[in-house]
Amino acid sequence: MADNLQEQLYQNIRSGLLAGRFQHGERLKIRDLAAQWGTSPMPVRAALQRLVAEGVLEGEQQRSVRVPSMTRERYENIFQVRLALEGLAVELATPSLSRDDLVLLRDCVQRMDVAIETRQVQDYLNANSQFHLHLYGACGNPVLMRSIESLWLQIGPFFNRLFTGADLSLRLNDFHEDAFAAIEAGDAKGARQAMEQDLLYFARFLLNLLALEQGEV
Amino acid sequence: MADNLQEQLYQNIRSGLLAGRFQHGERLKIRDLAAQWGTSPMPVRAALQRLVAEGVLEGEQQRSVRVPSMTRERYENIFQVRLALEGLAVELATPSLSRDDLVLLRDCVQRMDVAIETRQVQDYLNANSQFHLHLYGACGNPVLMRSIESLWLQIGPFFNRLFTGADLSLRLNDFHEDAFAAIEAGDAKGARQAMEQDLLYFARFLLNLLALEQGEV
DNA sequence: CATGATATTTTGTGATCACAAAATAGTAAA
DNA sequence: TTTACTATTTTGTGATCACAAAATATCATG
Repeated sequence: MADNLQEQLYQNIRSGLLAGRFQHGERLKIRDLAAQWGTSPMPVRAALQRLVAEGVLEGEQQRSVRVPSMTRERYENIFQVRLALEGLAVELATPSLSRDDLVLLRDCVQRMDVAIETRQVQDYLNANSQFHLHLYGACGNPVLMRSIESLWLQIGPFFNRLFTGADLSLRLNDFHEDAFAAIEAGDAKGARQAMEQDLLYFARFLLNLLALEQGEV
Repeated sequence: MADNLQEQLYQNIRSGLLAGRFQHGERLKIRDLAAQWGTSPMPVRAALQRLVAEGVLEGEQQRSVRVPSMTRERYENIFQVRLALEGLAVELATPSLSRDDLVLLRDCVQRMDVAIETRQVQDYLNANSQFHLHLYGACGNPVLMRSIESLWLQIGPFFNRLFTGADLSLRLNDFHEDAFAAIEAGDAKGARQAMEQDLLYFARFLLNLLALEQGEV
């Protein structure tokens, strides 16, 4: 962690969002957060503005800052872009994966299997994000990687909250296994297709959870 | 323009970058800009931090802010992502273009023809960006649109500087005409292909200019 | 009791100041 | 003349304060 305050606060709020510790639609107030962390409003303001600029939070015109509320439409918009970018990343990454990368990816797949078996939702999510992000990270294109991370931050808050307490589908690891097989064989197009299937399946699973929640609430 | 200062400064610096008024690699100093605009350092700081967060400027670790220097590698990284996103945007936009949209796009193509004929580089660039961005804007996906604009901002500075004073290739409008024909016919895939060709041709043209400059300097 | 005007509080923005770290200039020794 | 150490200046960060606009509460009036 860096030595300046606003960077620390940024990381804190950011991880708080990814962990689902904020409600979507919730207002984040500068002085409240400042008091909570025992700092002046200044670095909090900077951290919030940064998150707004990155599209993670939304700023109501010149006014307060909110956690964006997730709608089906917004989710589908993000998903459309994810499919294009993450598909490209997989295709680029496949030929340049090292032996160590493959070991790590295989480990992630196994951990997801165990997590589904034992119904450890958080373990599954951790292994899943590590699998995806480590794979994409090998694409060798920092611009692409940055764009993907930005999208993950935008769905993260909503994502984690929905999953907490949900039942994991038994098929939530199938396409990872397909993708890994293709990657190991050096089949870039095949890996891309498998990962696209995974994203699609995952997205459908999440939309079901969303429908359930909205039906209940 | 909004009623708060940092928004105005943000827009000013941003348009300055797009117009190529800053050297790539140049350091932007808070107090200098503040003095230049007659404000306190505060809103300048916020505007710069926002541009860094958007990836338009780069912040050396906790230190000063620079206009990113453009390398061939960085250019190709950005181009790779542009191809994926702008291709997708064209495909999505084609079926939902109105009569008015088509009129505007045709006008842009004609203006580019005239600009190439009369060697008006700035006119060409204006019509070109309007053609692309208006077309993409019809894709109906704000997340996608935002990502594309972010990439344009990242190449913009470098872009405009290189073009200034360069000779326009006579073929710099060919693929726009192909794309327009496909769009008019409602052929989304065809429009996408034509626009991808355009991006490719344009990118090569720019890399030639870059090679020329680096050879001379 | 409902409704609209007014007063109070809350909240974001921008300025000024204090401080520490980095960059730069200046100086002395080899 | 070059190099290394020191002093000065520059620059970004964070705190406190002042202010205006928005949100909320209070109260009078129909």
